[in-house]
Amino acid sequence: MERGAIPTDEIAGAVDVQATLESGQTYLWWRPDGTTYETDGASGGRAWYRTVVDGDVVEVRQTDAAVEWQSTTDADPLVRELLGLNDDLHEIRAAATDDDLTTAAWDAYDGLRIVRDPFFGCLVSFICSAQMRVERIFAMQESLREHYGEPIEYDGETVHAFPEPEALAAATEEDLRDLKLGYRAPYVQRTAEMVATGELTRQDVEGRAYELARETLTDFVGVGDKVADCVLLFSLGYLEAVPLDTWIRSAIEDHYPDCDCGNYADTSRAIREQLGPYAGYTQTYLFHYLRSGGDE
DNA sequence: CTCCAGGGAGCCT
DNA sequence: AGGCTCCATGGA
Repeated sequence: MERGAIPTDEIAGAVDVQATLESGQTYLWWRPDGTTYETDGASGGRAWYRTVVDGDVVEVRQTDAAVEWQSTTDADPLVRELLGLNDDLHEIRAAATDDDLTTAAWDAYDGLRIVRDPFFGCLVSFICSAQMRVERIFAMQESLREHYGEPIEYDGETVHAFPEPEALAAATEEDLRDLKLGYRAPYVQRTAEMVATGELTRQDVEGRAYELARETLTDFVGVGDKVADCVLLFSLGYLEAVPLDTWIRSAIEDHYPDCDCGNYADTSRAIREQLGPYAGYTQTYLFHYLRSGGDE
């Protein structure tokens, strides 16, 4: 076990680990103490969070002056990458719109950062997110890990990684329906198969211009424009991507009505122009703020 | 009981 | 391209 701490004064802007990992942008981290996000209890935002990346267990928690980590490897650069600690939040916020709603959302969760989830886990978890509540999306990923993820011995317990593409490709639709994935079961199986066989992979997406990258991602089964935007934003670092979900569509209707152009592509362009070059950052603040009841 | 949740596929025009 | 309809599951 290796440990370390990333001092907050090395990071450009504020850091809020809890807001980052509990805002519904990633479903690949969980609390090893078993407490759920809704029944926060005594953690006070200082709970440990755990994930597995490339076979290494990584845990983080926030303290007064640092982001602490412990891991099976030297995870310092990895933690900075996964939690978006390399993003200059001063610059990003300065580039955002400053209307009342956006300002309120940024003030409420200053320090929330865009994560960089591993590609396959991000892809699968957002395929699962279709017409599903945030709490249940977490439960579905946990179930996938427990049934199809590689076990890793860590600190006297067995931790399961997110399943490899090959493992989910080898599952049947019926197997995945048994895990309560519902109609998403064949989508997950087929997309896993596409990644496992090399029919379509992240290499076909990253590096491409934003709109072409989004279009390419929709070739995966169960991936439309919205899920594609989630993968671009929460895994591949396209900070301009704005997933047009029910919450942001409602915000557009109420606060940016001129941006509603009917179809996805045109509305996307309009809201990206409205929210600025890091539109995805502001989108994620708005999503978390609105979903937490901040606009009431 | 009905309604809805970080939508997408298939089919129709 | 745009507009249906159906799709599983579980909590309110």
